[in-house]
Amino acid sequence: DVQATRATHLCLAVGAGWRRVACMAATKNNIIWFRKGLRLHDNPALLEACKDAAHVYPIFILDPFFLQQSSYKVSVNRYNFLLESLKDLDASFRSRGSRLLVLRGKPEEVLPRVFQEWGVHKLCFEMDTEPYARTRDARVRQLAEEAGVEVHAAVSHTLYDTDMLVARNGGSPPLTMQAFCRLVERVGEPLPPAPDPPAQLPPLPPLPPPATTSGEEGEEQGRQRPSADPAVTGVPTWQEVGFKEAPVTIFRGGETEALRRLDASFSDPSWVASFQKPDTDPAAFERPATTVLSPYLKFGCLSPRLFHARLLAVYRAHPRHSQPPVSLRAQLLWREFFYTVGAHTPNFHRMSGNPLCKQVPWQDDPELLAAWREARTGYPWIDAIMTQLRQWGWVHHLARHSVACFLTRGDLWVSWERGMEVFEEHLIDQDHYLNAGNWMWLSASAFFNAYFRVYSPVSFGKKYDPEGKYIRKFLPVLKDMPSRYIYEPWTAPLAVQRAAGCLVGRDYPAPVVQHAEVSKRNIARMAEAYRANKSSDADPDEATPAAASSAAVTGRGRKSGTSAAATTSAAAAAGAAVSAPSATTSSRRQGQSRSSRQASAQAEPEAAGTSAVGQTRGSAGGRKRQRTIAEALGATTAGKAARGAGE
DNA sequence: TGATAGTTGTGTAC
DNA sequence: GTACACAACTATCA
Repeated sequence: DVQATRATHLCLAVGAGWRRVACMAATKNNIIWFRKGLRLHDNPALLEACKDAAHVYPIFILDPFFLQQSSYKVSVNRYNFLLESLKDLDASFRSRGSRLLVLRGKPEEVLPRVFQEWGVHKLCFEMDTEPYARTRDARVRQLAEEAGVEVHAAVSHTLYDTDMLVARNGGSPPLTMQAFCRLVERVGEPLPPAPDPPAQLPPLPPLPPPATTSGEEGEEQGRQRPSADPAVTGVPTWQEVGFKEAPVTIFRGGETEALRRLDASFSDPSWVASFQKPDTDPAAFERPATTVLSPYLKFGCLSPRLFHARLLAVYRAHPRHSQPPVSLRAQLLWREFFYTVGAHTPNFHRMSGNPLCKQVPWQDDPELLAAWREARTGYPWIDAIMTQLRQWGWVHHLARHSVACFLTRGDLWVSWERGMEVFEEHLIDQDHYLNAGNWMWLSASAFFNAYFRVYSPVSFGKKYDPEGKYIRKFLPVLKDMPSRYIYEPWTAPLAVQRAAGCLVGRDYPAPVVQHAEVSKRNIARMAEAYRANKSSDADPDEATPAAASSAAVTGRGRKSGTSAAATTSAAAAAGAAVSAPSATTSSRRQGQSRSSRQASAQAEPEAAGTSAVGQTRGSAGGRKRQRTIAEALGATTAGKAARGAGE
């Protein structure tokens, strides 16, 4: 396949040859179906659609799945980025004698209709390995076959065909970046970008004459317009799609902008050659410290192979360039790594049923999750990042690390799946496998396991930005707080808070947890979760806490050997623990079996630790618990902070 | 099976 | 600036 694709590239690369091929037998009506890959450059599916074509229908289908599913949310920022990308694509087609048709509906319903209406010979699209896309495309292939339509799918969203990479690795994906890089070395360089499409593309056929006049639009009531009618195939606005709030991100979608941004990044080749990701500044916002090409890669406005080819050209001129895993090229390889592992791991975007993912008894705490999501944790560094996420739909990689660690193993002990969902909604570069993979990484659930390396919500940002410029930008309520206090405003004397116009507890929240305490306790919880996973690996009959409890709900455990008895008793114990008063669970737990003890850890994790730390310290496990203790003892960390604020 | 190395932590002591 | 504790991890490969 790779060789065939390479041959196609070479053949099409010869301009005259291309024209001859196109003119020899231009009799077919083909579709190029855009989903991702919203570009003309390096688009082998488009070139394939143009072969032998009398007419090419460039289509995009607005799939209600991406708007209506309650489990899948998309912010107006990202949706509008998509619409801008479609507008740009349409403009590119128009300058080449065609235009983009934006169809509405489920692809499984829209495509069979147009196959028939347009007399389609061939359907071409870019391969997409995400779970939803795979199911959709399998169904579409079947429908195409029933309609006698040829299907051509091209690999161009990733540098390599990830199936090929896995095959070359002996049938399973490498699980470390180092092993992945060695594999890529063995396989060799990716294909060069496909040649640009010709200046004139096979046009759309002329529309049939309008129906006899009936009203201004010349269309009888109830009569279906042709699917290619320009009146019903334009790119909609975000209002037309149904969003109420206007997009606010500073980033514009589209291939034109992607290539402009790529050129801007490469305008300083020595910066490109010496790039080292861990050294970049997460607090830089006037000029972000990285390329911000991720949203363009996500939608395929930019080809990863073009980016890669440009990098190799710079590296040839700068022999002492940086190397994986920190180089700029390595950032493309990280993307490739997560695509490869993700596409070959069942339930990659979930904890339960995911063989790579540590089963950790995270705590379901809607209040703490909401505080994190809504940028009111009381930690300015965290809240500034979450604000930037909402406003720009993009934050620096290390800023993502900060908030992901804070939500999960660092502070709030909320499942990485909840964080992933919030990112999925707001990121304009949201990318299924990258998002899941990185959340597992940061929560020390897979790939990364140094769970005691915890980001401080105070020190980490301060290291880069001691004046707090980033915080002042995204949290204007703190703009006049002296630098000395801006990362910990609750420590500012009341007079200082007054002078800054920001009283903690009134104008800006007090911290929802005390980092020093909860991070220490959570490290112990992680140690316990790791032990539980290890023992369940050694003894597959014994369910891990989360596996046991999720198995009770889903009927599936992490291991196929999870015993029904353990599952049942675990579920029962989980239910009991939920309703038990927290003051009594500690003693009650001592009488439980191991598996039910683990299940109660899942239901009520603040009592889960078996270490001294876990059992004796409970003052900062979450908002609800803090309040309970505050009532009993009259002094909590949050309470102290609130009094510090003058309440 | 044992050695090795791993994109990106923090706080403290020296 | 450097070393160490934190608390002991794991995929890979020779």
